[in-house]
Amino acid sequence: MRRPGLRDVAALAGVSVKTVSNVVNGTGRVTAPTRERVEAAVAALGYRPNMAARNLRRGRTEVITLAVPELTAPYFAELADAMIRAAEPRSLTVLIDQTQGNLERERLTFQGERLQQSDGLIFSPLAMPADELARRTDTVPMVLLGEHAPDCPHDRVVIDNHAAAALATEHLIGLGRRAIAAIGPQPRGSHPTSQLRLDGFRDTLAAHGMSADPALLASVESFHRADGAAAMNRLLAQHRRPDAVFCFNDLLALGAVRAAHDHGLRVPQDIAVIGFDGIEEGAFSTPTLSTVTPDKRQIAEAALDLLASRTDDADGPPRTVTVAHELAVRDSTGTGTGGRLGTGTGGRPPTADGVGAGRAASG
Amino acid sequence: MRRPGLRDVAALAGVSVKTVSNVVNGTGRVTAPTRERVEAAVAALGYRPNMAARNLRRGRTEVITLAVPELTAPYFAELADAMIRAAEPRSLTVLIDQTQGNLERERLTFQGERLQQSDGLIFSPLAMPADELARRTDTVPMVLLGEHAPDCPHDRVVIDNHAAAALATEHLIGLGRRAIAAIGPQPRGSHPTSQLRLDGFRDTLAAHGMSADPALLASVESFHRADGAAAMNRLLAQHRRPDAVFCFNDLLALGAVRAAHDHGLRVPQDIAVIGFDGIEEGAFSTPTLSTVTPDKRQIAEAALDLLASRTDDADGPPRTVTVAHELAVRDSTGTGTGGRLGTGTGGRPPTADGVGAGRAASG
DNA sequence: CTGTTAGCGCGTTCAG
DNA sequence: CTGAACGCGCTAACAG
Repeated sequence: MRRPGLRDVAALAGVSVKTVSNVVNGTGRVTAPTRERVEAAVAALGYRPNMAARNLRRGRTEVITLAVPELTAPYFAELADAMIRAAEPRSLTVLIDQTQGNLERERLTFQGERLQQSDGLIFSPLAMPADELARRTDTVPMVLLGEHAPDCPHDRVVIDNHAAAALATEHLIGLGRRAIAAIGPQPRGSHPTSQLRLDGFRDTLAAHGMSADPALLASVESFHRADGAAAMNRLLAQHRRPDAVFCFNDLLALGAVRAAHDHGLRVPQDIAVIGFDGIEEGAFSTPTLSTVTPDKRQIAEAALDLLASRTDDADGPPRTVTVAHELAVRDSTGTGTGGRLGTGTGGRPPTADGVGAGRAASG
Repeated sequence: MRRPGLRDVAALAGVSVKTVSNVVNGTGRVTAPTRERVEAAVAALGYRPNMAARNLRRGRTEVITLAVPELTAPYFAELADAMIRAAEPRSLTVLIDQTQGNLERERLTFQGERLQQSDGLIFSPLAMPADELARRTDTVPMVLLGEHAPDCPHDRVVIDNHAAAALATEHLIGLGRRAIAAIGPQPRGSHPTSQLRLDGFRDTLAAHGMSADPALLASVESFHRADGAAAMNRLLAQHRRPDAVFCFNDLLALGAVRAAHDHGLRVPQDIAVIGFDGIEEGAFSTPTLSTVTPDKRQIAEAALDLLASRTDDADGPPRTVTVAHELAVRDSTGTGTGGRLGTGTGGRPPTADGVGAGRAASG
């Protein structure tokens, strides 16, 4: 027999469909005895509302889409986690779309048919040029994550990347380092985010009377560990070796540390390394990784708030929310009291870190 | 004005709704000139099919749900990635549900209303007891990931955890280690997966005439880096210190390495560490992490195949697919030719690893 | 090859 | 407070 519908429940309970609907949705007023009869009928039949029908009728799905380049990058996994947690109290489901940083897939995400299944889009673009973003026609509300052409008429949530990069650079300078490299510029035109981090880096060096040595700018194709390792290898092959490196994300930094170790260098004594993103991995790596970390929870909250307000007021002016960031100083830029690993003097005990709460097994 | 519908397109093109539907869905036969007129009208109006209506009518959504404990655990992020990639050629969208390993959320996932929005469920349970799993009433097809009570009448895909744990243990024994610890048993009854790994560990020691020293079994509440670090700290506080550790997942292993370093121990010279899962992080950590790795892509393919066949034949007998695993020997159980990090002799260059392909920036 | 029509299951008007 | 009827937008019979 087919799945029971509202009418089946109504028949069994001896009431109208409207009443059943009222009970199920908590709408209208229903007397206690009636409610109980209906609830009994629902239980007896194992009735479950048909979401497709409900969505059609209501015109919304209570689902929002989060589109990110890839979940295997811990930053995005952590962001997705934050988004899901922030969405729960608003009774929203988050559908995660992985674009692979591929322009075609970004287009599909951004105005494809799939998007129709959700009430809003939170989009972290990678390949899509700003002008295409600006020309969007789709009516599903969208919030952009990260900066893209300032004239883009969309809501967005950003961090102050220039200031954050400056903070990291100041920190390295404060350590007394003078040959400071950067890993993260991109060969064929940087992503706007990278560009801001690069500008922050350069401006800070300049403010201290040091100009950025072009030989110490290592570009990367993408932002994975392997790119960071390759970039560090190139840096170390030169005659002027850096004594500190600012990496535009933590994955690059972790790869850079790996490469430094392979060259027999000690981090931070021989070379200090700082990353960006504040992924949990960096709190446990050897050495633990200094980083600039945006408040992911705040990003998630802000994005959902913007989406919600857009639902009410579809035509308000685009708004930009800037979220806080902070510097986490750990061993990879520590003061270097110990020459070898494992002295325990410089490292905070990981268990006291507050990270890693929750539970999970694998496989 | 409201969103255009099929009838608006039909009116503009001067044809019937059925013809428009045929053009949009590629069903039926339509003459070229008619098709062009319809396509022009679609473009002119910016028509997009309403998915809710389509889902209601078709009775399916082309969406499947993947429910995992948490995306911040790299194993699950990588699994989700594999699932999304495997789903694409089948034109399936993957909705990721994060249960947080929380029983209530697992129940919601597993028979909640949200599930109605998808055609199938791929479920990696953590908190849910086997008997509750067995009593499932919901009709949405489900595939289980990992082993749970062998009598559970559901399709599932597993790896041979006993054999995989044995492989890891053999490897440590082959290194000449004799005080071999395990991190991963759970205090209040192990998860079936952990239990199998523990059994594989014990049986292998026994096969070599070594019994598992209870003092060398370190239990954990969950499977995060912090748990691994805490467990290692306990192990190292004892009078009989282990010279090797088998961790039930890579995150535990990474935490254990961190703690070993904090105690001034060298990995692998003083203590060898092997993990489980084959997450990419382990290919770049210091030292690089030996691990037993299931084939995640194969897991994803198998799960989707099972789901697809279940759609055709809803009442066939439950099937179990066992997926391959392999041992990746890296520096954390290396032969220990160099006493210090960074000799470069033992480590494969990360860039030659084949990991980390693809592209992504962050924040 | 194309047009007409009847629901998919639900939420919500309107009368009572 | 309840009951009957309508329609959300689309697809699939069934004509023509």
